[in-house]
Amino acid sequence: MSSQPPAKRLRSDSAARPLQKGQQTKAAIVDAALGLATQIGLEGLSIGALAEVMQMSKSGVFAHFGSREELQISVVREYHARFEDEVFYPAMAFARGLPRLRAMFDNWMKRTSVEIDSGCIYISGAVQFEDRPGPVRDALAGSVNTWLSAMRRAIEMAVAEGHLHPGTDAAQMAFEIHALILALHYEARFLGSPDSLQRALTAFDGIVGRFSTAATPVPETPSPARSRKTTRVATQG
Amino acid sequence: MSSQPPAKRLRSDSAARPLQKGQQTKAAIVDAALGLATQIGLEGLSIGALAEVMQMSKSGVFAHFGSREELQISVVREYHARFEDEVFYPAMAFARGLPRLRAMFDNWMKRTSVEIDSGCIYISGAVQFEDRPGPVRDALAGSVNTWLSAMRRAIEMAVAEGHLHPGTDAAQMAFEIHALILALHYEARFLGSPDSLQRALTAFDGIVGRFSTAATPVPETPSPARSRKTTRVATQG
DNA sequence: GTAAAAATAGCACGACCGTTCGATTTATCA
DNA sequence: TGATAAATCGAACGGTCGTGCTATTTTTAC
Repeated sequence: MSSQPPAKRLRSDSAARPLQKGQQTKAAIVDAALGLATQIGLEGLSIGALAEVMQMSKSGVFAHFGSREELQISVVREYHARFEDEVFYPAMAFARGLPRLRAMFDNWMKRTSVEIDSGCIYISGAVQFEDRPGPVRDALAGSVNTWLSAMRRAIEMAVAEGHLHPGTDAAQMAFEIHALILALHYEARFLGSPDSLQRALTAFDGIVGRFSTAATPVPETPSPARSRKTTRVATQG
Repeated sequence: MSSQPPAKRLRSDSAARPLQKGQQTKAAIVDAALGLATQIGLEGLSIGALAEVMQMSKSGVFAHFGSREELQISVVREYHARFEDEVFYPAMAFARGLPRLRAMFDNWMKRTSVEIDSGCIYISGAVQFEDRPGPVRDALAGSVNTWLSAMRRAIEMAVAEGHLHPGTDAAQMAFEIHALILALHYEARFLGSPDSLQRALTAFDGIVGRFSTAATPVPETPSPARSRKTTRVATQG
């Protein structure tokens, strides 16, 4: 705490020079590990395979983390950071209430539609660590809970703004939205159903309609095209 | 095809005498394997661990299947059979339309609420085999697709019976119901949220309400207790 | 340039994995 | 009961895994 190493002085060019060679390769390793983990899951991540990708020796990779568990945790942290950068922060630029909530869902969907090909460690990790207590599971669950809490807060704001019914149960609505992402992943990635993306969008409108204060007459024929500009996700960013 | 072994003649007591000693222990092995696979997933299933549970030698267990893959397929088939017996067939006793659809969902929920403690190989298997083509993946996907098709058929019957809107997209509604089960599993089993069961029930009513022909005025305050007898799942069987 | 420090490589260990094969026990049936 | 077939065992093989050690190379700091 008090023994800041004085050797940390800057050299010449920039203020911090944050990346000693070690940190730099460590970041590259984590990046490669993230790529592997999204496909095979955190549990399938092996140091040998990672070393091969990095063209390094196993021990060279290993030395950066000290244990496989620490490597997995680093991957979870990196994934969390990227998720926030891609999904959470851009949505904060939208007006509080329904616009922001929609933006959060749209960004989430956009990321998920990419992950249909690659995979999502929040989902594979949940399966692989649901019976395995420990720091990896804690990191995963903490990260997911952070995001779900943000969703709930956005919903509560939409209630406060008068966009959603006053009695709206934010946790209930967040549960239903979360469910859509999980089903999209399952049916598109595992079963290969091509229409899943549109299904999730349609369902989101249904959920919002159920909780919304806007006039939502019961449609005679519930059509997917009711209030959906089908290009919304693609055009949002 | 034409060389039915004539040694299959019956002996004395009953018609078939289906269980030579081998088939008997094989069934016991599959049963134990199913117990292990639900917890650790099909991919975590190891012959060594299975042999220990069975108090047999590794090679003794192995000989019944010839390969690990065949063992996994046997487990999937057994799981499929039990799922049908617990969820599908009992619901067939209900009247076509909404009653049967509700029974299917209720049975599904009942099973899922048990699997919150044990696990579900349709979910863990999806994660573990989504990038691994082969007979195990095919068995899994085929089994899931069979069930989802049954759900869609039940929905279409409910439309035909006039219980749901004529324009109802059965695949859409099945997608949304499937999503609830996945979210229940995720939030209850992984995150440990205690209210997830009630959340899924509430959401199901919301979905049915959106597609139903029954009078469903937009509720001022969408209350979970609206049309829900909270003991429905428990009392159905 | 040189000495200290950090990063990386090489190698080996023990553990577990699925699988093979020959020996041995157990069940089956005339 | 005795012959035959089925079931099970025991030991071993090649492989991958995470990890711990000791060299060696590369980077850093003066």
